[in-house]
Amino acid sequence: MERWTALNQSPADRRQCPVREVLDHLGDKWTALIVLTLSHGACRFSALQRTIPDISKRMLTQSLRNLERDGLLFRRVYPTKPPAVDYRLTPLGESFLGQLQALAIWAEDSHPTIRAARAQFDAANGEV
Amino acid sequence: MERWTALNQSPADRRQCPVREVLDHLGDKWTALIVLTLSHGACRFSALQRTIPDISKRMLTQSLRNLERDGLLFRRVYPTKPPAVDYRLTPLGESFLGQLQALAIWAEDSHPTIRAARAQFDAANGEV
DNA sequence: CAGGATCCGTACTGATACTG
DNA sequence: CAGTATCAGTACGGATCCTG
Repeated sequence: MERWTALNQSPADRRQCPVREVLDHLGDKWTALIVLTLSHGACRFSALQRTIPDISKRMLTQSLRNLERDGLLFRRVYPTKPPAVDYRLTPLGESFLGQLQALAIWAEDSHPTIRAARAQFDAANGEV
Repeated sequence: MERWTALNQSPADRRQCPVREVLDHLGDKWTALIVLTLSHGACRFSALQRTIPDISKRMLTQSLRNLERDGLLFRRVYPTKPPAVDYRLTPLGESFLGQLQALAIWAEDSHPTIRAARAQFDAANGEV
């Protein structure tokens, strides 16, 4: 199964690679948190900000825009006096959430192994 | 299933979260490429460099070190006249590869949907 | 309340030159 | 061949101020 061979194309083609796009998304440092937060259901801007304490307004806005652009979440605006907005996952967003959860489970399961390897590596290479 | 609630802990605790660690890894921009390249078997430093054209020696070295430290790959040195080194996935690395492949498949499957959403979003918001 | 605009420091990255 | 060291550019992320 060589579906990701496109990963190693020339630099010019790299941007075309769907896998790169997804990976770049995950690298966004916040998108994953947002998607996981929205797994509980729709959420308002300020609520998201409270749930993810150390994200700035700027980054939250930007990340939400990217996710909306890619069709991973809906943005609903209620034209009330002080405007209210909430975000919820689209079906595509939910399927992405599934991937994230699989990754999260792998991460938790592998964490002890990784920590052990890290400790051993540091012990071997740390003291010169 | 709330195994990743630790994601939204206070900033200080954030570093403890295994999911964050994995995600940060993926954000490394190169680690995924390297792991996927090594899925074919052991590979030498220069071969990796050839397979991933637009990676600098510096980043390749750094990424390899991180992966080695986390126990995702072995580094073998052959003490020949011009030193030879090759890298191969550990069992942990292989299991990580599995996650990556699942993600790759999702990415490819979802790519058309994402592209469509993106086009629609740009059409709606692009022209002011 | 939601978010756009701007400024600015830091951290990541690449290119180059050097070593064993 | 397989790195290490140094330097410089960029782009990311945060803080602050401003708008509808």
